[in-house]
Amino acid sequence: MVSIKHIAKDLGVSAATVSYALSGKGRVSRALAERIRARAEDLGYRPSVAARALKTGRSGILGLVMPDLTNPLFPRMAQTLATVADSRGLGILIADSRGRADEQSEALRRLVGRGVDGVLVIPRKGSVPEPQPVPMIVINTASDPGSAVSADHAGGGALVAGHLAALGHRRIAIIGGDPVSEVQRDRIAGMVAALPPDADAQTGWGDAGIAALAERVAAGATAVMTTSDLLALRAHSELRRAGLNVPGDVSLTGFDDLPLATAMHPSLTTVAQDVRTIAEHAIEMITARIAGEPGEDCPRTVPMRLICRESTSTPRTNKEVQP
Amino acid sequence: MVSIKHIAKDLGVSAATVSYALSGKGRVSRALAERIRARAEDLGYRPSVAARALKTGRSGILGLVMPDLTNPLFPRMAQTLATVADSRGLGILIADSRGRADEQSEALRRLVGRGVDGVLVIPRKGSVPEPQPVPMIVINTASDPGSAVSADHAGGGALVAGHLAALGHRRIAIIGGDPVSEVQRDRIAGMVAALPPDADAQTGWGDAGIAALAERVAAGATAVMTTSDLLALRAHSELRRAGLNVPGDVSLTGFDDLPLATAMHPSLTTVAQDVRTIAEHAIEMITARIAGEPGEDCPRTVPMRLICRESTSTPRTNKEVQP
DNA sequence: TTGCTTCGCTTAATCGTTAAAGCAAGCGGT
DNA sequence: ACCGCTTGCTTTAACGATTAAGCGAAGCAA
Repeated sequence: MVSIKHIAKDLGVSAATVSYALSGKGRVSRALAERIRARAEDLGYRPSVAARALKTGRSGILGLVMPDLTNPLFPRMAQTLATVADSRGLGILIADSRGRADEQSEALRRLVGRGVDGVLVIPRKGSVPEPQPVPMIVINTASDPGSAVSADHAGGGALVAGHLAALGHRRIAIIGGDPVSEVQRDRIAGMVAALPPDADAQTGWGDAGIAALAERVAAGATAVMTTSDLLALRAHSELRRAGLNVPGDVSLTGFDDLPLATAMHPSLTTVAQDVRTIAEHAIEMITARIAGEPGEDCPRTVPMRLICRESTSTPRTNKEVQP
Repeated sequence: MVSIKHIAKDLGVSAATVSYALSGKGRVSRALAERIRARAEDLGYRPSVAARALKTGRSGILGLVMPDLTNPLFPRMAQTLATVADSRGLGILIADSRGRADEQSEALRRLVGRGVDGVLVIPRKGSVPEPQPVPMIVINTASDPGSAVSADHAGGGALVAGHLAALGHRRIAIIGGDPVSEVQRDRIAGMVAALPPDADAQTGWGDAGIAALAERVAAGATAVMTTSDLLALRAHSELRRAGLNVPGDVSLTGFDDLPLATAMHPSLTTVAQDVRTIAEHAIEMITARIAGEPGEDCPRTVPMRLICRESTSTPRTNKEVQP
């Protein structure tokens, strides 16, 4: 490995001068600085991150803690965060929390122990990450007071609900995955709030909720809103099993715009997060905090986007359906 | 931050002694070593990774380059690699290659520039990562000569093909995503090789292949094998659109055992990778190479596992189907 | 000429950890 | 009593980069 000293000896100057020339900080003559940069270039000099980290106390690495990665949205988040961080010269060290809350704390501690400059956390549903000795940015949802950046999950819920209401739906079944998840609760709260006063929406959870769907439709529901595309796929399977057509008999919506949303038939009307913008906010906020800037404390909320596909249409006209 | 020196001064010994005591390497009396460890413990001493990295030339960090993370399998791989690496005291720095081959090289260079001790690469389909100044382990498929660890994709293909053949299927349509992917080619090669001599299998690719499915079934195909669960879902949509029932009229198989495999109806017969074992091999091999051990060059192949669900059954008896 | 600045570079200290080498004390053998 | 060996600790010098401080030389003013 070629160090600053090699370049220095090579050009007969001191190591300090090389450092100054490369960083452009000290007082080095134009000519010499240019020679040094050229020499560094063709010697293939790469500064030692370890040495720099030791001296400056900054590793240039951010930690990222995510819950179990079974949710296909997280990887997209990770990828985008990595890309954005990279454009600022930062690296992303991942630690998975294996879905358990205690592992989340453990993962955080491991990251901090590795000398990261800050941590980004997408908390496990229903958990609150404990404070850390380095800046921490939580990406969750608006109703979580600790959350610094989030998609506007409630707004997203409002978008689908508004869309269905505009199509004429009034009796709507809502399917959530897990009531412990603030994200899902916000999505559902947004849905409910956006429905007109004469609408009737009831929420069911998980497999039990899905199993009850046919009955709900028989009772007059003309649309089903879910809090994730995977739930929508499950719901769709159940509806078909009951002989119900989407969107002919029932409209159906998902959340997250996963790849499966277009692979399904009918393709799924869903809501997409602006992952890029969220990542940018998160990185921006954490770099500001690391730099010790005041850092506006106000959490930022990024709007979601409705994607209308084939799974939603006007309500069926015949109120009764025969399974 | 409390350093080795604080502990040293605190106990009136030299820094070297503390280092020796904590690492258990030098000659330190039992009693003193115990006192030092206790003091370190309650002072909350955390060794500086930067300093250690500088001194030893090892950062304890591995780089991980993956293609676009839209494939839901990669995050699982990343998570498992992170877990396994962690158990060896290593961290994982991710860099996504944004799906482009040149970005893959760029990502590798960035990681190396960050001082990682080695890199793990799941190459973008059809690409060969260029050699790096640090140990590199490629996770791909057996037919790639550069691949060090891989799932036995051909074997997995053989499993599904054997399963269908055993059920009695002889005319089978195969759907691949992209012929440029070695993984998918191996999967298909394995399928074809495992079919009995009297069987007839033809491969179609991507959307065009899927669009032709109904025709293939009308021509006598009784089963469809795909190289991914997402393709299977697409194929299922197309088959249903043509009025064909799975598995009544046609059997259907996927690959990878994604969450959607159980969300579909019928649930999908598919093949799962042993991600954990692959990750363990990869980490084991790269640590060996980093340690400078001879490192057996033989690539390792990890068996896959067939998961039989509802989407496969015996072939239909009436040869002709009416769309 | 003296005094003051600015320029351009060097010296040296430092970050926290490691490890080779050194050194005093104690012990056993002859 | 003397030599050599082990034990238990210290001294010292790195690793590579950064940066405050120092120091000649040159430039300018008086």
